[in-house]
Amino acid sequence: MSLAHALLGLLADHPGTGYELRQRFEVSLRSAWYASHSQIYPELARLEARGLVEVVARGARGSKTWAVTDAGRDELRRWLVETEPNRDVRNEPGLRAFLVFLLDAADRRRVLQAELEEVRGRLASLDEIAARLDGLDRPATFAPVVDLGQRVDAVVEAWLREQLAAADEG
Amino acid sequence: MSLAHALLGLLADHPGTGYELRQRFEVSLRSAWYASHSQIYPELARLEARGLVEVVARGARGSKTWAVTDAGRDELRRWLVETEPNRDVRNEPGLRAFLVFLLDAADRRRVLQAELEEVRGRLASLDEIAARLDGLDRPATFAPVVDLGQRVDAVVEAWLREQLAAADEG
DNA sequence: GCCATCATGTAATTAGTTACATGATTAG
DNA sequence: CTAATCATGTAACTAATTACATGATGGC
Repeated sequence: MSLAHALLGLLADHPGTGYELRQRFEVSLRSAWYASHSQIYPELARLEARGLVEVVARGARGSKTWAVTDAGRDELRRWLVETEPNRDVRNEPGLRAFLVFLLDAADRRRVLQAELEEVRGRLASLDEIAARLDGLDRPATFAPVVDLGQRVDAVVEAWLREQLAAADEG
Repeated sequence: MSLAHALLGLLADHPGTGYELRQRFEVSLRSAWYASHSQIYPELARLEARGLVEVVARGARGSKTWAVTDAGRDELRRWLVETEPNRDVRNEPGLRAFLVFLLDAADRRRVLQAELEEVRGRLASLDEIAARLDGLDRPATFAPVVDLGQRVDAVVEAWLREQLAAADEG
């Protein structure tokens, strides 16, 4: 179960509330993992019971700021270095990339075009993020992964353009 | 739930048994979706109840060959053309790509090196698959997706080499 | 005062994993 | 004859989604 380690990693980068962690899943970690608040809150409680995270501050509205403990850092390191990654893939856009070739040319064009727009939008926001990170004094921890995202999406964009061209003439 | 549509798509390409579908999840569809037999058999039964697939042959060892019905083809098309892809991502190697930057240089090198070997192995088998598809008379339905996989993995391989070099000097 | 956002939780359901269970066929 | 592979299922458990539920704070 990787949610636990995603949370440990986010908190190892810097402490935060459950609410704020959910936002980080939506922005920085978006391309790798996602979790909703109804999964995050119970998981933080379980991690606390295992001594891997702790509440370091309580603020307004009953908010709790969580931080990773030394045991949590150990567990994160152990997981990254000593365990085999689970490579089972479940990626709906990827599945659709396969299945789109079962459609006739007109339908295929529609689906590919929509996907092209999606990827271009994502590239635009990755460019923004990269520019923002470039402006910082210290390099951000996750900056190289933004770079990887840009390169992968550039490849996907080119592929979509080619498949669209093929659907247009074919 | 995309498992249903993955099965409809595989059967739309050509009919097969549950056992054989599981193998297709492991080879052709590997980079996009995975499902175990304990998920496939009940799902085929549910799809049959909905009239989207049917048994077209019974063979040795109680095997059933399934095929997609017209209603199943309609449902597959409807899903591909008319529904928004679910873009929630849960990708453990992707998550690890983020978290690896929280490790010290020595640990990071270890993890990146292991990943580099993994990607190179995958690239080698994609090359084999591409060569095999090239030898066929008719182009295979899913050939363009193999091409996409090769391009994406090439980008990932280059990125891993760069991050390894950075960890070596840093 | 009111609306957006912050902030946290639980319950019911569905999806997916791991373990249990069985047996037929075929190649060597 | 025997081991590998083909072939199908169910049960118990864990993970994830969707829906329900509540309330505080801060800016305007």
